[in-house]
Amino acid sequence: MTEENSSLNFIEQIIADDLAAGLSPDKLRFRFPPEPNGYLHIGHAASICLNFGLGEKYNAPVNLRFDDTNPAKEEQEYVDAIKRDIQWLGFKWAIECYSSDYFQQLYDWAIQLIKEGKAYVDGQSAEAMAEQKGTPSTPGVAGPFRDLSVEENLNLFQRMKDGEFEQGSYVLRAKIDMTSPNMLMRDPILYRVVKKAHHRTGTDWCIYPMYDWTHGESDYIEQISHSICTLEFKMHRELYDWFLDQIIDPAKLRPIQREFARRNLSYTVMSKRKLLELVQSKTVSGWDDPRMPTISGLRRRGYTPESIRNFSDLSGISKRDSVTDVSLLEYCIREDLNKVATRVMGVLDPVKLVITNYPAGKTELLVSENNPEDPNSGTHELPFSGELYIEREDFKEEAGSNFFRLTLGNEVRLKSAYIIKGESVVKDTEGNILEIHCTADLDSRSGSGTEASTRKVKGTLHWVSIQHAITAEVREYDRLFLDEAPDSNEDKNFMEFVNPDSLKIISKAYLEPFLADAKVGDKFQFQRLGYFTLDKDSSAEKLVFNKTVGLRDSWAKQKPTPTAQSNPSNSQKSNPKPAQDQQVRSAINEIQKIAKKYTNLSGDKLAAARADIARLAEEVSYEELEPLFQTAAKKVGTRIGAMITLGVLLNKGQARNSEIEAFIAAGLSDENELLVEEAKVVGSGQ
RNA sequence: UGGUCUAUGGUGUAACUGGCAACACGUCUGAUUUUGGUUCAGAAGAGUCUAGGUUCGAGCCCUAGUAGACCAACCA
Repeated sequence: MTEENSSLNFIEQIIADDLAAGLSPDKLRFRFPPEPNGYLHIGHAASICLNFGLGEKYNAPVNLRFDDTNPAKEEQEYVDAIKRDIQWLGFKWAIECYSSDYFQQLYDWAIQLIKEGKAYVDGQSAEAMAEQKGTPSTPGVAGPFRDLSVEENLNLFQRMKDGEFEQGSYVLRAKIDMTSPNMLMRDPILYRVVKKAHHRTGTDWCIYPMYDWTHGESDYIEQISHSICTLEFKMHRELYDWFLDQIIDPAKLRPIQREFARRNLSYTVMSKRKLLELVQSKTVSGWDDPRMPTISGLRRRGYTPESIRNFSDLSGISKRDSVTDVSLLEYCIREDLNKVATRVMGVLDPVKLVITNYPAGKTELLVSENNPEDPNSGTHELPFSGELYIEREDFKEEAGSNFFRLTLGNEVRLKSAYIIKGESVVKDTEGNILEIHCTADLDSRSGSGTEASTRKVKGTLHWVSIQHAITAEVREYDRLFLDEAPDSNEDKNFMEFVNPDSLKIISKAYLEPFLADAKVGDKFQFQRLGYFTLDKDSSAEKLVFNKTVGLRDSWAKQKPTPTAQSNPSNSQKSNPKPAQDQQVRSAINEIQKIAKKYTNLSGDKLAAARADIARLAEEVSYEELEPLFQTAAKKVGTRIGAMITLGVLLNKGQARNSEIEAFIAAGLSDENELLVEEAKVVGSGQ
């Protein structure tokens, strides 16, 4: 299926190594283990695509396991949402599992640990235990419960299970090492008392196993070969292995845990706790608010499963923390939607356009391509008349030659219709434009085959016929946060960076009537504007469209941004350094650039490069050159460039000084012949 | 102050047992275009955190630094 030639990520490398070391391919099994305490987000998508992708690649089963060991936080609603999201992404799990399925087995193993003297019940306060635990740099000490007898432990644990103790009063701990440099090994808790009904086991249990005690053992029960989690669990691996050691049957497969870096996205937050805070504070309308980085939010925004999977592929997997720029996500959705979205026209900020020479009252049906990228996509009808709306932004009474749109006296094409020419404007007393009057070249109708219909004009505008247009609400979204990494600021809460203008509602946009039949989730390209999808808030009386993402817009980059809002990516601190590439490159920089690859050249190219450097050197001052004398020894090319430049300067009368002599001397004794040669020339040439 | 991990263009990832640092996004040109979209052609941008060492040869191996992340929840 997947090509063998593409390079493996480090997880795949590990698997390949295990296979090479004798692991049977049919033992391969993976799992995706979410806690049902929130909605899945784009970061989870990385894990989902990794695990299920591995399943597809190796033809191995992938379990979906709900890690539901904390009834205080988990709910059925989240289980349902998670399943829906994974299915929507297009993945199929082998078995739907729950950690709670293993409560009895886990309990039995805990009893075994107690009997072996490897676990004990502790009745101290959380504070007392934390005290004894020490700190990362100071070892912990044993508490008074550590040496209870097996009988006493068995008795106390039974009473914990029977509900005799209050929440928070007793815990079961593993007896490992209170002085371990790994805090997790300092007698971690296995069980705590939680008197709350569980979404699946109800009130069967009042003691619940902790993550560490549960996870590895669950992997073992399910015979997961590779248990892949995020980097923050790296420290847990030692414990994971210790727990496995206690119960493992050597005849069975032993799971291994491996960790990869969490995926962060710029201008958003990605922890469930923070996303929950956004929901609960009503900053957003819910987990599926289109501004949320949740799978459900992205789906509602108009993202496709393909785009998200592709994003995960392109992002890659590694072990270092990183922040992927949203531009990659936007690229992925544009690329997908460009192929599949039906082209339509809609005007968001209308101004009236009257075609004075179009017969009054006449209407006609034009033909509009559904998607020029897909020859099989067909066409739809598009009503035209003498009174239209166009985008207010698409008209200026006068403009420079780089404005390709409608001005007085200039021609543009109305997409799929006629070429028109701006003639005059009607204004109100305050000077606001009420109507634009123009004339059409009635011979130029698109597709009519006339000579006029194939004329080239500089611009093409989208439009909508006033009498035929339908109206809709359109919601445009900007990034939710103004900071590139809102949750990584030392002393500021991420909520301080919430973008107050992340939602812009256009309550009355005018759309072509074809859109009246749109269904929730349908994807459209409003030509020249962007991609839009019909939102679930739509009703028979009122359509609501979400803007998924705008089209790439090289025009927007050229014009001075009227408000910082329209292009926040440049307004924030995103570029601490000035854009170095737009400055005029100085001669010395040019020399460095050429010299960098000098040693790779030969023959004519080498001679040409040397001539270029010598020519550029004419413009270099000694003050610019001197710092290059410090160039590291291994950057030979740069040193040669500096040597050639120095020769030119000396010929121009630059006086010799100790720095120069030292640089020449160093060049003479260098191993690189080219450098030695240049040094000789410079050293001898008076 | 302890332990663990990480460090490659603006961003994200490659570079097989050491052998001319590659790909994608982004940026910039030009061509095409009835979407300032798409497509096509091209360019700029990194000597791989620093300093040493091993080697004919180091992004990769070794040593010492530096920086960042993680670890002291009865969360996962």
